[in-house]
Amino acid sequence: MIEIDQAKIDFFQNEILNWYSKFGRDFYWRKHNLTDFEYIIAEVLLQRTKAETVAKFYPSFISRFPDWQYIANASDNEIEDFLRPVGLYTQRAKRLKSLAKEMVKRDGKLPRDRQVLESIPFMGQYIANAVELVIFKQPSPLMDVNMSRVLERFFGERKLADIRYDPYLQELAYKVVAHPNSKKVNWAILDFAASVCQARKPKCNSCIFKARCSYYLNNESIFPTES
DNA sequence: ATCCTGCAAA
DNA sequence: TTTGCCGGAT
Repeated sequence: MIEIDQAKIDFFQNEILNWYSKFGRDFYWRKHNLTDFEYIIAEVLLQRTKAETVAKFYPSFISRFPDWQYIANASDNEIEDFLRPVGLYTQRAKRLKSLAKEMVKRDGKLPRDRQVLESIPFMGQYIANAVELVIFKQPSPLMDVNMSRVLERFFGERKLADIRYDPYLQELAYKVVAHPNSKKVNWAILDFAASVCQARKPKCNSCIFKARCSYYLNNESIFPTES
Protein backbone atom coordinates (compact mmCIF):
# COMPACT_ATOMS: atom_id res chain seq x y z
CA MET A 1 0.00 0.00 0.00
CA ILE A 2 1.49 3.31 -1.07
CA GLU A 3 0.98 6.25 1.26
CA ILE A 4 -0.56 9.35 -0.26
CA ASP A 5 0.98 12.51 1.14
CA GLN A 6 -1.64 15.27 1.44
CA ALA A 7 0.97 18.01 1.60
CA LYS A 8 2.37 16.76 -1.69
CA ILE A 9 -1.11 16.85 -3.20
CA ASP A 10 -1.63 20.45 -2.03
CA PHE A 11 1.70 21.39 -3.58
CA PHE A 12 0.80 19.65 -6.83
CA GLN A 13 -2.59 21.39 -7.07
CA ASN A 14 -1.13 24.84 -6.47
CA GLU A 15 1.70 24.43 -8.92
CA ILE A 16 -0.35 22.91 -11.71
CA LEU A 17 -3.03 25.62 -11.44
CA ASN A 18 -0.32 28.22 -11.64
CA TRP A 19 1.12 26.46 -14.69
CA TYR A 20 -2.36 26.23 -16.24
CA SER A 21 -2.97 29.97 -15.91
CA LYS A 22 0.05 30.53 -18.14
CA PHE A 23 0.12 27.56 -20.51
CA GLY A 24 -3.33 25.94 -20.39
CA ARG A 25 -5.13 25.18 -23.64
CA ASP A 26 -8.43 26.81 -24.46
CA PHE A 27 -10.91 24.55 -26.22
CA TYR A 28 -14.41 25.37 -27.38
CA TRP A 29 -15.97 22.70 -25.14
CA ARG A 30 -14.32 24.19 -22.08
CA LYS A 31 -15.32 27.81 -22.27
CA HIS A 32 -18.81 27.70 -23.74
CA ASN A 33 -21.90 26.68 -21.88
CA LEU A 34 -22.72 23.58 -23.83
CA THR A 35 -25.80 21.41 -23.75
CA ASP A 36 -25.37 17.96 -22.21
CA PHE A 37 -25.47 16.59 -25.73
CA GLU A 38 -22.76 18.88 -27.01
CA TYR A 39 -20.46 18.13 -24.10
CA ILE A 40 -20.84 14.35 -24.35
CA ILE A 41 -20.13 14.52 -28.08
CA ALA A 42 -16.88 16.33 -27.33
CA GLU A 43 -15.86 13.56 -24.93
CA VAL A 44 -16.81 10.86 -27.42
CA LEU A 45 -14.74 12.50 -30.13
CA LEU A 46 -11.78 12.99 -27.80
CA GLN A 47 -11.35 9.28 -27.13
CA ARG A 48 -7.93 8.18 -28.42
CA THR A 49 -7.95 11.31 -30.57
CA LYS A 50 -5.85 14.41 -30.24
CA ALA A 51 -7.73 17.35 -28.78
CA GLU A 52 -6.38 19.63 -31.51
CA THR A 53 -7.81 17.29 -34.16
CA VAL A 54 -11.19 17.29 -32.42
CA ALA A 55 -11.14 21.07 -32.07
CA LYS A 56 -11.02 21.46 -35.85
CA PHE A 57 -13.72 18.87 -36.47
CA TYR A 58 -16.15 19.53 -33.63
CA PRO A 59 -18.16 22.51 -34.98
CA SER A 60 -19.03 20.73 -38.21
CA PHE A 61 -20.23 17.68 -36.31
CA ILE A 62 -22.50 19.70 -34.04
CA SER A 63 -23.84 21.54 -37.02
CA ARG A 64 -24.58 18.30 -38.92
CA PHE A 65 -25.93 16.49 -35.81
CA PRO A 66 -27.30 19.15 -33.42
CA ASP A 67 -28.96 16.75 -30.97
CA TRP A 68 -29.42 13.07 -30.08
CA GLN A 69 -32.37 12.66 -32.49
CA TYR A 70 -30.28 13.54 -35.53
CA ILE A 71 -27.82 10.76 -34.69
CA ALA A 72 -30.50 8.28 -33.69
CA ASN A 73 -32.28 8.82 -37.00
CA ALA A 74 -29.17 8.75 -39.19
CA SER A 75 -27.96 5.59 -40.92
CA ASP A 76 -24.76 3.92 -39.74
CA ASN A 77 -23.18 4.87 -43.06
CA GLU A 78 -24.00 8.55 -42.70
CA ILE A 79 -22.43 8.69 -39.24
CA GLU A 80 -19.40 6.66 -40.33
CA ASP A 81 -18.74 8.90 -43.32
CA PHE A 82 -18.94 11.95 -41.18
CA LEU A 83 -16.62 10.52 -38.51
CA ARG A 84 -14.00 9.27 -40.97
CA PRO A 85 -11.62 12.27 -40.62
CA VAL A 86 -11.15 11.65 -36.88
CA GLY A 87 -10.70 7.90 -37.09
CA LEU A 88 -12.18 4.94 -35.15
CA TYR A 89 -15.25 5.57 -37.25
CA THR A 90 -16.96 2.17 -37.59
CA GLN A 91 -16.99 1.46 -33.87
CA ARG A 92 -17.58 5.06 -32.90
CA ALA A 93 -20.51 5.39 -35.30
CA LYS A 94 -22.21 2.24 -34.05
CA ARG A 95 -21.65 3.06 -30.37
CA LEU A 96 -22.60 6.69 -30.78
CA LYS A 97 -25.84 5.66 -32.41
CA SER A 98 -26.76 3.28 -29.58
CA LEU A 99 -25.91 6.03 -27.10
CA ALA A 100 -28.09 8.48 -29.04
CA LYS A 101 -31.00 6.03 -29.18
CA GLU A 102 -30.74 5.43 -25.45
CA MET A 103 -30.65 9.18 -24.75
CA VAL A 104 -33.70 9.77 -26.96
CA LYS A 105 -35.45 7.03 -25.00
CA ARG A 106 -34.43 8.81 -21.79
CA ASP A 107 -35.72 12.12 -23.14
CA GLY A 108 -32.18 13.52 -23.05
CA LYS A 109 -31.94 13.19 -19.26
CA LEU A 110 -28.84 11.75 -17.62
CA PRO A 111 -29.35 9.48 -14.61
CA ARG A 112 -27.55 10.60 -11.42
CA ASP A 113 -27.03 7.04 -10.25
CA ARG A 114 -23.53 5.98 -11.22
CA GLN A 115 -24.51 2.36 -11.92
CA VAL A 116 -27.35 3.43 -14.21
CA LEU A 117 -25.18 6.08 -15.86
CA GLU A 118 -22.53 3.50 -16.75
CA SER A 119 -25.18 1.14 -18.08
CA ILE A 120 -25.83 3.54 -20.97
CA PRO A 121 -24.04 2.43 -24.16
CA PHE A 122 -20.65 4.15 -24.67
CA MET A 123 -20.68 5.52 -21.09
CA GLY A 124 -17.52 3.98 -19.75
CA GLN A 125 -15.70 5.02 -16.62
CA TYR A 126 -14.01 7.98 -18.29
CA ILE A 127 -17.09 9.59 -19.86
CA ALA A 128 -19.12 8.91 -16.72
CA ASN A 129 -16.49 10.80 -14.71
CA ALA A 130 -16.54 13.62 -17.26
CA VAL A 131 -20.33 13.85 -16.99
CA GLU A 132 -20.06 14.01 -13.19
CA LEU A 133 -17.36 16.68 -13.38
CA VAL A 134 -18.78 19.02 -15.99
CA ILE A 135 -22.53 18.38 -16.01
CA PHE A 136 -23.22 17.30 -12.41
CA LYS A 137 -20.46 19.58 -11.10
CA GLN A 138 -18.85 16.95 -8.87
CA PRO A 139 -15.07 16.70 -8.33
CA SER A 140 -14.47 13.54 -10.40
CA PRO A 141 -11.19 12.86 -12.19
CA LEU A 142 -10.85 12.83 -16.00
CA MET A 143 -8.87 9.63 -15.61
CA ASP A 144 -7.44 8.76 -18.97
CA VAL A 145 -4.02 7.44 -19.89
CA ASN A 146 -2.63 10.95 -19.69
CA MET A 147 -3.79 11.81 -16.20
CA SER A 148 -2.67 8.40 -14.97
CA ARG A 149 0.78 8.92 -16.50
CA VAL A 150 1.23 12.34 -14.85
CA LEU A 151 0.04 11.14 -11.45
CA GLU A 152 2.15 8.02 -11.57
CA ARG A 153 5.27 9.84 -12.58
CA PHE A 154 4.92 12.46 -9.89
CA PHE A 155 3.46 10.44 -7.01
CA GLY A 156 4.70 6.92 -7.80
CA GLU A 157 3.67 4.01 -10.01
CA ARG A 158 0.51 1.98 -9.81
CA LYS A 159 0.45 -1.77 -9.27
CA LEU A 160 -2.22 -2.95 -11.67
CA ALA A 161 -2.09 -2.80 -15.45
CA ASP A 162 -5.60 -1.46 -15.91
CA ILE A 163 -6.00 2.09 -14.60
CA ARG A 164 -9.72 1.59 -14.08
CA TYR A 165 -9.29 -0.95 -11.31
CA ASP A 166 -6.14 0.23 -9.56
CA PRO A 167 -7.23 1.32 -6.06
CA TYR A 168 -4.11 3.39 -5.40
CA LEU A 169 -4.41 5.33 -8.64
CA GLN A 170 -8.15 5.81 -8.24
CA GLU A 171 -7.83 7.09 -4.69
CA LEU A 172 -4.94 9.33 -5.69
CA ALA A 173 -6.84 10.81 -8.65
CA TYR A 174 -9.90 11.64 -6.56
CA LYS A 175 -7.70 13.31 -3.94
CA VAL A 176 -5.78 15.32 -6.52
CA VAL A 177 -8.93 16.74 -8.14
CA ALA A 178 -10.65 17.36 -4.79
CA HIS A 179 -10.45 21.13 -5.07
CA PRO A 180 -12.91 24.08 -5.19
CA ASN A 181 -12.12 24.39 -8.90
CA SER A 182 -11.94 20.73 -9.78
CA LYS A 183 -12.53 21.33 -13.48
CA LYS A 184 -9.49 23.57 -13.69
CA VAL A 185 -7.29 21.04 -11.88
CA ASN A 186 -8.49 18.31 -14.25
CA TRP A 187 -7.91 20.35 -17.39
CA ALA A 188 -4.57 21.53 -16.09
CA ILE A 189 -3.40 17.94 -15.67
CA LEU A 190 -4.53 16.96 -19.18
CA ASP A 191 -2.83 20.00 -20.73
CA PHE A 192 0.31 19.42 -18.73
CA ALA A 193 0.29 15.79 -19.88
CA ALA A 194 -0.04 16.87 -23.51
CA SER A 195 2.63 19.55 -23.55
CA VAL A 196 5.19 18.71 -20.83
CA CYS A 197 4.69 15.29 -19.27
CA GLN A 198 4.28 13.49 -22.59
CA ALA A 199 4.45 9.74 -22.99
CA ARG A 200 7.43 10.11 -25.32
CA LYS A 201 10.24 12.52 -24.59
CA PRO A 202 8.79 14.26 -21.56
CA LYS A 203 10.31 17.68 -20.99
CA CYS A 204 11.70 16.81 -17.58
CA ASN A 205 14.60 19.21 -17.55
CA SER A 206 12.35 22.24 -17.78
CA CYS A 207 9.54 20.73 -15.69
CA ILE A 208 8.23 22.69 -12.70
CA PHE A 209 7.87 19.45 -10.74
CA LYS A 210 11.27 17.84 -11.20
CA ALA A 211 12.55 18.59 -7.69
CA ARG A 212 9.73 16.50 -6.20
CA CYS A 213 8.85 14.17 -9.07
CA SER A 214 9.27 10.48 -8.35
CA TYR A 215 9.89 9.68 -12.04
CA TYR A 216 12.50 12.39 -12.44
CA LEU A 217 14.30 11.60 -9.21
CA ASN A 218 14.43 7.88 -10.02
CA ASN A 219 15.78 8.52 -13.51
CA GLU A 220 17.87 11.60 -12.88
CA SER A 221 20.94 9.97 -14.37
CA ILE A 222 19.32 9.65 -17.79
CA PHE A 223 18.40 13.33 -17.96
CA PRO A 224 21.61 15.18 -18.72
CA THR A 225 21.73 18.16 -16.36
CA GLU A 226 22.80 21.44 -17.88
CA SER A 227 26.19 22.61 -16.78
C1' DA B 1 7.15 2.89 -34.95
C1' DT B 2 4.23 5.23 -31.20
C1' DC B 3 0.66 7.95 -29.38
C1' DC B 4 -3.90 10.56 -28.91
C1' DT B 5 -8.86 13.48 -22.87
C1' DG B 6 -11.63 4.77 -24.24
C1' DC B 7 -14.77 1.33 -24.88
C1' DA B 8 -16.77 -3.09 -25.56
C1' DA B 9 -16.21 -7.53 -27.62
C1' DA B 10 -13.52 -11.52 -27.61
C1' DT C 1 -7.13 -9.75 -19.44
C1' DT C 2 -6.17 -8.62 -24.18
C1' DT C 3 -7.34 -6.84 -28.61
C1' DG C 4 -9.39 -4.03 -32.39
C1' DC C 5 -10.60 0.20 -33.78
C1' DC C 6 -8.16 4.43 -37.17
C1' DG C 7 -6.60 8.88 -39.18
C1' DG C 8 -3.15 12.11 -38.34
C1' DA C 9 0.88 14.02 -36.02
C1' DT C 10 5.53 13.17 -34.29
